[in-house]
Amino acid sequence: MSLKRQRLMKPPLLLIPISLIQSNQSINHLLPKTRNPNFSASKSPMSSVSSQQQFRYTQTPSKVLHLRNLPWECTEEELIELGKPFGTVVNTKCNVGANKNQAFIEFEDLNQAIQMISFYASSSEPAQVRGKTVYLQYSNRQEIVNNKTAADVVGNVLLVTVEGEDARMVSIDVLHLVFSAFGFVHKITTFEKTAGYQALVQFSDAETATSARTSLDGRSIPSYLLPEEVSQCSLKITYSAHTDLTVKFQSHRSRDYTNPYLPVAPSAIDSTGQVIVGVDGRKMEPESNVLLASIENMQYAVTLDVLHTVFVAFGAVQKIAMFDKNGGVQALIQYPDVQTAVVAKGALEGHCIYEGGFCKLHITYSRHTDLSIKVNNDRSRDYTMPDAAVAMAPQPSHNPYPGNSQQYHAAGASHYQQQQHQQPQGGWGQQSGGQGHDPYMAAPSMHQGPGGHMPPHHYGGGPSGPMH
DNA sequence: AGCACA
Repeated sequence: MSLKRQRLMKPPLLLIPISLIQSNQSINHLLPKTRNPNFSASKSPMSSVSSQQQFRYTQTPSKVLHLRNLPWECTEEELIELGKPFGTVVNTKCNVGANKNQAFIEFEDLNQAIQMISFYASSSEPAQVRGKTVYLQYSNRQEIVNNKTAADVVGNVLLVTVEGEDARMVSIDVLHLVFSAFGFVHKITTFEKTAGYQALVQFSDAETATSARTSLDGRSIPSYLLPEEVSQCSLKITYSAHTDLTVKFQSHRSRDYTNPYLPVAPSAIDSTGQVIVGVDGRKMEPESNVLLASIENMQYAVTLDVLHTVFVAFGAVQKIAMFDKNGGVQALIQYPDVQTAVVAKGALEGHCIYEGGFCKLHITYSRHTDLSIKVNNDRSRDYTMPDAAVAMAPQPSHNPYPGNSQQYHAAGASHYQQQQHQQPQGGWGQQSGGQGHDPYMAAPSMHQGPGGHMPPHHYGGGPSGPMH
């Protein structure tokens, strides 16, 4: 009776799905008539159920269906699967509500939504996702609004927000290093928005981007990748709507690792050729002619001479000081100029001195500009001192680069050129452009160029590796 | 288990 009134009250009678009537009938079948002959919906203690049914009947059909009691973080794919038998799902919105267990699906056509409601209203099998019963009803809205933001659309470019007090201290190089663990990073741009310090990181494909996003979203950048005194920085990662970033110059704001010959931004170079511009025009992680190298996974002894051999490949090494810190070995390596240090850092950062992931270098710029070497010994050396060569005389037998140990020359640039041809020795040298085809090495004038085209496969240990 | 603000 009340049902009849409901129906009469609805002018667009034809829009009320027949199934609702069927639903009512099937509910009638289920009513405990035999046990409770006096049962009636209006008088029953189950009036709440009754009002629920009432609620359902008052729902105006919509091609949008509201689903609830979904399993946690139900995916769009699962929703589409659920709706597919009844029509074309043109839009979804999942993870709705505080518990993220509600969702909306929008059909192409109203009748398809009616079909789905009708079917499950009369079906003995409830709608299910992952074996969990899902409750369906017409949404009280006629379309899903703004379901997908760019952040939800899978793509090959990630929008990375660096969060933390010192977020701006995270250099583009560190970002490159972190994301390279998942695949070749084509381009990175950084910028400042209200959301804070952000970066767009472009991968070859959406799959790679997704693996990076999955592994890194919400994680913190390892502290050893950050300059000293920089507090925790975490990454929030979504997808970007971009598919191909435009990078005009290599700079501290943007890099194109697919094009190492791209000119360095004029604004990023001062009269001495030093890169001075940081993110947002500020000088971040100030470059220095002195590098701080920490050595991870030091399975083999890394001696002063080994370090000298490694770092002299990029230019004259003036001084080296080794010391123990945090249970590991660190070293300060002093070059005559910042450019050389930049080149060395870009080429060596994250790479291993020995094959097999042994003695991996993590390099930052030191605050020092001139080391004070009090004594030449096995931990510290001033190669600019006249007697340095004498002090260097005893060579450790395990020095893997015995032929290189006398390579120090006072000259700067000419020495740099010269070293390019002597450099390809040992494990890391094979990767760092030893064949001479490495455009980075071939073009020393690109002093701020990307460290990016060095294969990152010695870094990090893959997607599950570098982050903690 | 009951309607979304990204």
